[in-house]
Amino acid sequence: MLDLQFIRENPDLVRTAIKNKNKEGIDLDRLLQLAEERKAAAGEVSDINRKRNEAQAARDAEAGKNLKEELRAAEDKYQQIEKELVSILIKIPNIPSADTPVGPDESGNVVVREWGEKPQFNFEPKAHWDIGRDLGVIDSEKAAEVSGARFTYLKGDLALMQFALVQLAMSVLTSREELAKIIQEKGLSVSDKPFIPVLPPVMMRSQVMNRMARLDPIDERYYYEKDDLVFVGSAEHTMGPLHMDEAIAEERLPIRYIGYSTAFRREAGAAGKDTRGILRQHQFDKLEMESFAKPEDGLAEQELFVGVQERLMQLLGIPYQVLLICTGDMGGPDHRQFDINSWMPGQNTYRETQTSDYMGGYQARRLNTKIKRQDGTSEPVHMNDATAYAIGRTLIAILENYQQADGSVTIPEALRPYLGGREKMEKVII
RNA sequence: GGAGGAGUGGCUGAGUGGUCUAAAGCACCGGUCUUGAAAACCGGCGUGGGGCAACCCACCGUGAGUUCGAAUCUCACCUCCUCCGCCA
Repeated sequence: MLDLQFIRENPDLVRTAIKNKNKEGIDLDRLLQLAEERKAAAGEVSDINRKRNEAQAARDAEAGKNLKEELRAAEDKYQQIEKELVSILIKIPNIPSADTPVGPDESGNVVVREWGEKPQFNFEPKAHWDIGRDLGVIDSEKAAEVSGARFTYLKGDLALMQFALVQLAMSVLTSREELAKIIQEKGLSVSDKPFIPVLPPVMMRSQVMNRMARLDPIDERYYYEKDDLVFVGSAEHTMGPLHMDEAIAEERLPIRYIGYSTAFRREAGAAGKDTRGILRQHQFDKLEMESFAKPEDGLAEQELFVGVQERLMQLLGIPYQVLLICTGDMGGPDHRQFDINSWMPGQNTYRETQTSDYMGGYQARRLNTKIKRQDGTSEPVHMNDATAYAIGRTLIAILENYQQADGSVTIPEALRPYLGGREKMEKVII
């Protein structure tokens, strides 16, 4: 949610953001009108309350009764205005950053960096679903019988590799030295404060998900109505509210978390898309970074996040591109968004493996997470979230980039210590 | 799942229908005193909305209700604690 005062002072900026983010249909003029009406209605309520307090002090029962009716009517009117106002306000997207390219859809995204050499094969590289089936490490058929489409059993070394990725990522993110190296390479001036590892809940109240601006579209969420609980689509959803209704002292920032959790997505709008393999699953595991920073540090904090993402892919030797996402393709709550697309030779294309969202104060405003400044003032904290490893997609990149002519897969060096020092994945024999 | 208890400012905690405009203490900030600090004393010290301002309004877990009047009474919900049951 944007600050209403900001919207009133910068209607043109907001109008442009709505247009460039393809969110037409939001009635900004109505919102501005409602803001005025709400102010008037609030004044009315406050006026009646004052008279009512006077009547009570005088023990004037008659006047009190009348004022009670008046108050009820005035409050109803206020509530009605408030309800409509909020319904429009929460639809208004965040303002894109100055360096965000304007574009209609993903065609407007800009490749800002590329890293790595695409592997050369003297054979036709296979897609991960074939490699995984042949090695016995991906079982989609039995999973389909047991759970349905978009579910998978991961077995053997692929299952072990998941834990290897978790450990590798944790070892980088919890190390002040590793972060300092990234900061230095990128020439950033941000804190080298390590990330705090978190295992968050995977179910949450729908109300809190709503405050994260992530409940809609509800069709994308698994929702357990009986208990009013939503299954998270990312650890971001439960880590973002870690400080809701708190005012964090300025000197404690930044606060950084690295969360590991399963993510659940209905993929409602993706029927028939990426149905083979494990790219688009109803359930997958993911390491997610989340941080709370001072507004003046927010953009640099995001650059650190992207730097961490790059380091994590470099450690695996996976070629990637860093994309700056354009207005038409970025998320509504984002101020700036980067994606990392990794090379997947089996599909002869780059696919999204990581994303980095800088929200500014957009989420924090509704979560009521504030900074308490040393001078006593307060303002919404600035929030960043970004993928560390989306495990499934990272496993795809490893399988496809490290495949060999004989059908085996080499284990990336950085992961070998976590897989018994082995150089090659073993075939699963049942 | 069952029974009982409790939610009040940053913290502790008083308040069971009307000067509550929420006591008191701690913490914090400013001042006096001091070479400096501590102690002592004096003053300040929540959030949001409106107003140029004096000031006004709202907020005692959340929401509804009773009453001229609710922190206080009623109902629902949420959270925490204790006990019982079940359980990795």
